Amino acid sequence: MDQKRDRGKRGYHHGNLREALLFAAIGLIADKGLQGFTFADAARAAGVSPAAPYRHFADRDALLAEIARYGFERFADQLEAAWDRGQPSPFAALEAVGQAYLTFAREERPLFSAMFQAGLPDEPGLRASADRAFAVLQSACQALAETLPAAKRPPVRMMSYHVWALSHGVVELFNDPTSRRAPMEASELLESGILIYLRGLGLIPDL
Amino acid sequence: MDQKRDRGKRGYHHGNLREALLFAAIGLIADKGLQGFTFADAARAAGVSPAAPYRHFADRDALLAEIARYGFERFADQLEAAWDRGQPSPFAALEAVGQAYLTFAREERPLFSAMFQAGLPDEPGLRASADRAFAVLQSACQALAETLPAAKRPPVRMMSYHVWALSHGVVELFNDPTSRRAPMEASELLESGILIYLRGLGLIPDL
DNA sequence: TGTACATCAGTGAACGCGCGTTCACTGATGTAC
DNA sequence: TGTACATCAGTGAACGCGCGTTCACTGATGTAC
Repeated sequence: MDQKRDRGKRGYHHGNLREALLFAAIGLIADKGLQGFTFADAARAAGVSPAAPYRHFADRDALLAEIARYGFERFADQLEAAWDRGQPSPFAALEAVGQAYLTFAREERPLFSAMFQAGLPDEPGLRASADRAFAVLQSACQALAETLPAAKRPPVRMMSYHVWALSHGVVELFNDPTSRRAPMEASELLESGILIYLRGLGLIPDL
Repeated sequence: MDQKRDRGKRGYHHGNLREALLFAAIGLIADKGLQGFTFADAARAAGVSPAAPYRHFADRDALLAEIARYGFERFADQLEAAWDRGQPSPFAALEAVGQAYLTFAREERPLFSAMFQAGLPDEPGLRASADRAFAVLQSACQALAETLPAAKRPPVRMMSYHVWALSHGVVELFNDPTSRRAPMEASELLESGILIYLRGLGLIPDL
């Protein structure tokens, strides 16, 4: 709640305002949505004067970009953990990465929206973090593709984009917890979709 | 540009302000994005006083909802035209529907963002129009599924959601004309994705 | 065909509000000697 | 160990702006007779 008290208030100087603003803004996005928060709001929530944020961020967009960057880093971490270097099998690991995609979108909604819905400019730092997340997905596809003889392997890049797009589409259309239309669970939908897709590539393991 | 002049200005009374506001708002979204337009902006662009829109819409969200509804209707029309009742073949027709999805998102960006990115409440009128669009996709899947003997047919609803999610994901991630990452053409990516998916279902026609 | 009247769509001035941003400032911190 | 000073982070008051919304109004339209 009150970041000022939580994170080592040292009197006049906040001590850790940059981070406090980040978390305050994330909280505001969670409560009121991406559009429902302002630069002044963030200052208020962090318990500082409206001029204070300017010491750390040029403007609202710079703050949002930092949230997005942080989000992509966490996203990459979680996808990586799900992949677990292809354990117990490349197939199971890829399915786990897909599920981690959904889980992240659901549990880190403010980060996810800053990452994908904020329409931020394509700035290099942000891009690098996003690429790191994508690289995990690509590794997972690579490992699975390599279970086939080289001649039969699909192009890994294309395969990764397919899995990414399917996961992302499932998130955007069916992962809403307030569920406008939840005819099937999003996770089942993604799992079956990937399964069918992999069968189409001749990649289904013998279950 | 100046709706007032285009659409039968009749002097003091605008004559067609409701529609003029809609198109003015769509133009503003095209120029400045979903967030970059205000109720007052729309009035200004339609050439009327800031109080005039209140005769036709309760607030900005009501106007946006109307744009989204209109968008879903056009979307449904275009998907339907692409499907063309399954001509020349159920397979080709489904691929055409997928491409129409991309085309619509690209060419009617303001409508598409009002439809999917505005975060509008799930109001019945809007829902009905959205369902109409989805029904087209479902018909296309149905027709294709029926090329298989009944015992081998996949659940059509699930199949439709998969195709929808894949199409939507490709749009969100790769269809941006300003192309943050366009490693492959979005249309190729979607086409190949659907193809592989259908092969996974045993639905690939003998080409 | 003309007149009186009700209805309705749009006017324009006004308001309160909160935002983004600036500014000279002040209190705290760190460092040189 | 103590003092002087530079640096820096946050203050708080102020500003101009444009938004959403309201209000009494007025000009145009349609209809009854």
